[in-house]
Order: sequence, then C-alpha cells, then structure tokens
Amino acid sequence: MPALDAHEIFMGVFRSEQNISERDLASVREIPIHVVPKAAGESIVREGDRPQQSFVLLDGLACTFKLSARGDRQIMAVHVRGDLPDVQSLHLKVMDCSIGALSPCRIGLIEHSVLRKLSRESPAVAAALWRHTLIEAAIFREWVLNVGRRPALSRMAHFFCELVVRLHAAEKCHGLRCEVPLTQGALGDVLGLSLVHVNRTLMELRNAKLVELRGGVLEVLDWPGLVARGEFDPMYLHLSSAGSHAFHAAAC
Amino acid sequence: MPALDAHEIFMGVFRSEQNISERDLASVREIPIHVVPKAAGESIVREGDRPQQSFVLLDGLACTFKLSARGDRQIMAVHVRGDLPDVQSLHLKVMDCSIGALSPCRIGLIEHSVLRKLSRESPAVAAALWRHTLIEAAIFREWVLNVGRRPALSRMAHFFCELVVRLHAAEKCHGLRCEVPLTQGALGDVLGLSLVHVNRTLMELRNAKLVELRGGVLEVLDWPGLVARGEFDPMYLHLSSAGSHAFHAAAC
DNA sequence: CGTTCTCTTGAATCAATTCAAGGCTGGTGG
DNA sequence: CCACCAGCCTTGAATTGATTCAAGAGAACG
Repeated sequence: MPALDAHEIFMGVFRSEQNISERDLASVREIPIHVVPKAAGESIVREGDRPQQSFVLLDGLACTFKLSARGDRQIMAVHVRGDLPDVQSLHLKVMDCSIGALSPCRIGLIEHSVLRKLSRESPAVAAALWRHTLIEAAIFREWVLNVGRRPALSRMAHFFCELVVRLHAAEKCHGLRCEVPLTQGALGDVLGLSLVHVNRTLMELRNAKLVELRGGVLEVLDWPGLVARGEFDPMYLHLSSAGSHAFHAAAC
Repeated sequence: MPALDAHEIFMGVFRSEQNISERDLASVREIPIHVVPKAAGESIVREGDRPQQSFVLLDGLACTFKLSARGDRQIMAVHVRGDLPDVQSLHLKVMDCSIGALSPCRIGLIEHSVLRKLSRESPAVAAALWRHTLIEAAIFREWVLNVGRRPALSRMAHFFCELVVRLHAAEKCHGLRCEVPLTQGALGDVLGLSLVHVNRTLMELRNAKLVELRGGVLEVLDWPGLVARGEFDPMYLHLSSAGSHAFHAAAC
C-alpha cells in the first residue's frame, strides 16, 4: 500500500458528498496542511483550549476523552485515519473535551480561517464537514447505548466490531487483522470498565473464539459471531453502502 | 409568561449567531412551520426512518433513544423547548435513533427543502444549525462520561443539573422549580440504571436535601451541593456567558 | 540488567440488578 | 359515588456483575 499524503487523506471527507464540484475539490487540494508527528500518549488538544486550527488524523490512533472528578478517564471516541476529531472547534470556541494520541500519530493541521473560507465559498464543502461531525455524533449516541445498557462482553464485542469496520473504511485493516495498539487500560477507559475486568472479558472473547487481541494486533476469528455478541448493526456509521457491503463480503 | 409562537421559538437557534443579517432573520421568520401535537409516550421519529422534514420542539419534553437487543431503552438526550432533535436527518438520510415524546408535546415541522434552501443562501444560517448539532454532540460526550464513569448518585445529580440549566435557558424553569414529567422508569433509561435503583438513589438525593422530584415537579434544594455531587460544569453546554451567569446568580 | 509497563490471576467486597410483593393515586365505568 | 384497574412508586431480600486490593509473571526499554 503506497503512503497517502495529507491532502489525499483529507479528501476522504468529501468522498460521500455528491453535489461537490471539481472546482471545489481543486481548491481543497491547495490548502496548506501542516503535518506534525505526535508520540503515543501525547495530548493533542486539551479541554479548555481555544484552538485556531483543526486537524485531520493522518496515521495512528487517537481518542477523545474526558476525566471524571475521581480522575478516571472516559474515552468517547477512537479516531482513525481520515477523521477530524476537533472540527467542532470551528463553531464552538472552547474545547469541552481533550484529544490524545493512543499510538504514535501523524496529524495534519489546518487553519480555521482556511476551513471557514472554504465553507463560505462552497456550501457543499460546508455540508461535507457538517456531515462528518454528524456521523461523529451518531457514534457518540451508540456509545451511550453501549456503555449504558450492554454487559461487559457485548460491550467489548460491539466496540471491536465498530473499530474493525471503521479501520476497514480507512483502509487500515487487512482482511480480519488490524493493528490496534490499545492497552487493556485504555480499553477499560473506552468501555467504562476496570482494567481487571477488561482482562477477564478479553479472555472470555478469546475462549469463545470470537476475537483475539495480543501484541497490539486485533484478529477477528468469527465475524458473524462477534457481530451477534455485540448486537452490532453498522447503520449508525452511515457508510456508503458500497463500503459496508465490501466489508461484509470479505468477512463472511 | 406569554405563549411563544413557533417562529419565535425556532429563532432561538440563531440567537448566539453573530454574523447573521437582519435579512437572513427575516427570511427565517417567513418559513412554513407546521405545528402538530404529540401525546406523552408517542413516538415522533423512528430508527430507520428517512424523514423529509425536521422539527423544532415547541413544548413538552422529548427524548432521543435506542433499544438494546434485550429491549432495554437507553435515552441519550432529553430535549427541551427550542431543540431540533433531528436536524441531523438533513445530512444523514437514515435515522439511527428514535425520538419520542416524554410528555405531551407540541412540535413544529419544517421541510428539509426549506432548511436546505436557507442554508444554501446564508452561510450564517447554516453555521447556526451546524452549531446546534455540535452542542448536541457535546452533550452526548458528557453523557458517555456520566454513564460510563460516575456512580448512580453523582450520575443522577449531574443529569438534574444539566436539565435544570437547559430548562432555564429555554425559559421553562421558574427559579429552582421546574416541571419535569419524568417517571422513575424513564429516569432509569436516561441514566442506564434499573427502576429500583433509581428509586433508592432518588431518595438518597432527597435525604441529602439536594433535590426533590415528586409529582412531575423537580425542585432544587441546594444548587451548589447538587453541582458538587454531580461534578457539574456547564461549559460543555456552550451557553452564552450571559445565560449561564444569570442562572448561577439566581441559584446561589 | 534493572526498571517500568503491561498482562494475569485470586480473593474479598460492593454497587447495582433481579425478583417479589405491597401501597398509592388518578382515571373509568358500573 | 364508590369499586376497580392500571400505572407508578416503595420496600425487602437474594443474586450477580463488576470493582478493588494484592501480588506475581512477562515483555519492552534504556
């Protein structure tokens, strides 16, 4: 797989947008994107910040999180290549959550002024960015259901399903194996579970021959089984039907 | 308090928007809004629907929810007057969640074609609608933290804080008393708790003299105490500072 | 080669659920 | 007008899913 450059990855946001003109796409291709590396664990944006720029995630895994008063971290989204984890700051001045790198990352910074100009000049560009934030919101909704109503095993299965499908859409998943450099502690923060319980639940999934996570590699052993256990229906991800079909075919 | 008409309520979305012209506001004031009553418990939009219109909530309480495979309901947002609970359908064809009336409601239907035309003609209108969806997303994020990481008592306290502040912003809260026609069952669906546990937690809050909910009326007895118990910081609601100050002054 | 993460396992404890039953209240029809 | 029913609230007891505490084994890193 050839390395993708920053603009190519950013253009992914506009793939599902139909009314977008070649002219619009051309002007997007010319914006300045400042590529910056981030180490694993490094924070990218902090709650309370007032950013003048947003970023597109170019490589690695990042997450949106908040801390409770006790100091527990709750991760509410894991971001993959092509995501714009903080475009919201274009319209909400103050960050209400933090974003950190879960693994070594490359991010591409884009000035708000540039995004604003693009949006003003092309309603289609604005709509595509808006749509991106709406899909993020849909993922948050599902996350609430997951954390609020599902027992540990289904919860974890569901998360793995979501992650695999999204990594697949970002072309970061080879068949049923993907690099998922998440520690069990981080998984606990994703699922709202304690580290110990994550460990046990993970073994249960492994014993059930559904999925295995070791050494930063996630391997799905039984996709239909995992989907069933996680009550997973990818509808909320609002992928183009082409994309979801491709994956389903590959997996079954 | 005089009854507000549908347009007046809908205009609330544009209050925080600065770059919006009088001309834009005038054209918003002329769109057709079709007012429809909904009975308590009635569903307004269903998961899987492909709406051609969105609605503004004019009166009553509504909620966004999903069902787990076991049939448990998880509510991920409670909507108050002025909210646009399904504007997302403007850009996401299929609904990934349902919306229902928690109490008798009045809703104002607006055609997507109208909203699209407004957005195309005025980037400021589009930005305001976008912003509204971004604030909703911020609320979802906090909801994940609440459900994922806080014990029942804090969780409930936090929810009441959020609700009171938002009702206040919607001018539906008189001092520290508001009409909150939520059954304990519904509260459980909000908080991801069982009905029995809701009952006990509610009593605990009552015994602690923080807040009382009976007969559909929520009364805050000790606002600072409730805020502390709920680890509540209204920042994520992205209210204009005027609004939040007014409330804080009234409550303390 | 020692230090630091990360993973694993066991045991005790706790928060929340489920099961079960009874009481209250408001509305409906005899 | 009162009896009855349905929906909601309340309470107790048993159970369970998950947490916390504790300790040790592996793997990774400088």
